[in-house]
Amino acid sequence: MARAKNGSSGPDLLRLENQVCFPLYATSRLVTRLYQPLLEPLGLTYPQYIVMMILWEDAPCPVGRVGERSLLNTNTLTPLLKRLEQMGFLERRRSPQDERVVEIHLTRAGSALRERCAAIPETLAGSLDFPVEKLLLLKSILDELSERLQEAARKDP
Amino acid sequence: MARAKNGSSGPDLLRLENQVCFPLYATSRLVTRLYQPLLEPLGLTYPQYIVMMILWEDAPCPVGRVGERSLLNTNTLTPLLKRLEQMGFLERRRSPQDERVVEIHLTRAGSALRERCAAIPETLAGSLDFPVEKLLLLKSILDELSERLQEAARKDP
DNA sequence: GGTAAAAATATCGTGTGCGATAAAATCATA
DNA sequence: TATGATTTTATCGCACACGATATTTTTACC
Repeated sequence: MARAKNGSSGPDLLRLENQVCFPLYATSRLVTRLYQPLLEPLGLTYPQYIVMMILWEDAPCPVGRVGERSLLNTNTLTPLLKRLEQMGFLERRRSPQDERVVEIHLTRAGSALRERCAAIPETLAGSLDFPVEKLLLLKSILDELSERLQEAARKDP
Repeated sequence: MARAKNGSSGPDLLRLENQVCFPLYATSRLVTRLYQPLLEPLGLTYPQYIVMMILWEDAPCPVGRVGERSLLNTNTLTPLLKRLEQMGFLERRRSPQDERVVEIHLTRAGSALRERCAAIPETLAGSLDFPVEKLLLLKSILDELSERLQEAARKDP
């Protein structure tokens, strides 16, 4: 076990190899890279793909709801949604009931894109070749941790 | 269990709740947000903090080595290192042996920053309030997955 | 020794991420 | 029914991320 340079006993928590957060950050980026060759032919980035998945479940729905589900703020989401609109996958329309909210509606092309993405999860899982039970365990821990982090964020600010 | 809209049996893998990659992506960003209030007083972003941790272990070392350890490409790393140089934490010097390589040297301020970061891991762990054994399990799965993803990336291109 | 390939950084363009702030519509309530 | 607070979205500025490409230096090898 690597020891501290800092005089205290115990492992040196500032070493990369003793951190949880770094592999989390690194793995997330590696996974995004893995998606890239599958999404690029469809003209999508990974965050755009996330948003489309939300819309396939929920559309039409307001921007705020997309933000809650994706955990993306409006300053990221608004330009991202405008790009998806430019590409013809969705339309942004002010709600007549409440002029503040912008409802996101899928176009025919946006709905149709779902079928073109249908094989992505299994293709990825196949090319990854990683035990499914470990992925499920990973997911369950991440879901808990994510929940805990969102609680913490709700309290703090 | 949520079923597919797409005609096939089994869970709908395009639903956010059935994905591993989304919680990975989301949790990574939530963690970065958690660091922000601790790093901002030091003038660091989270990726800069990662790079400083690498340098505290390895400096002086070439840019390429920082890239290998952080899994960041030069197009991200060069501007990031220039910012850290502007802040006075490091110096970028061409190696006399090989003029192609740029060696990163910590300044006194850069080394001293280590002490100002010493408490961050434990402060974070404290404010997170998440079982340590789950974090260790998470780390071990992420390390394996990360290794697997890097192998896949080495083969493919 | 000359030249093509390889290695190490840098640059460019596009698309996130996010803190801070602004703008517009709605709500609360005095 | 004003008017101040709240809600919802948009804008701005800066810092990543990364594919593609360029530049410089070294190496290979004929």
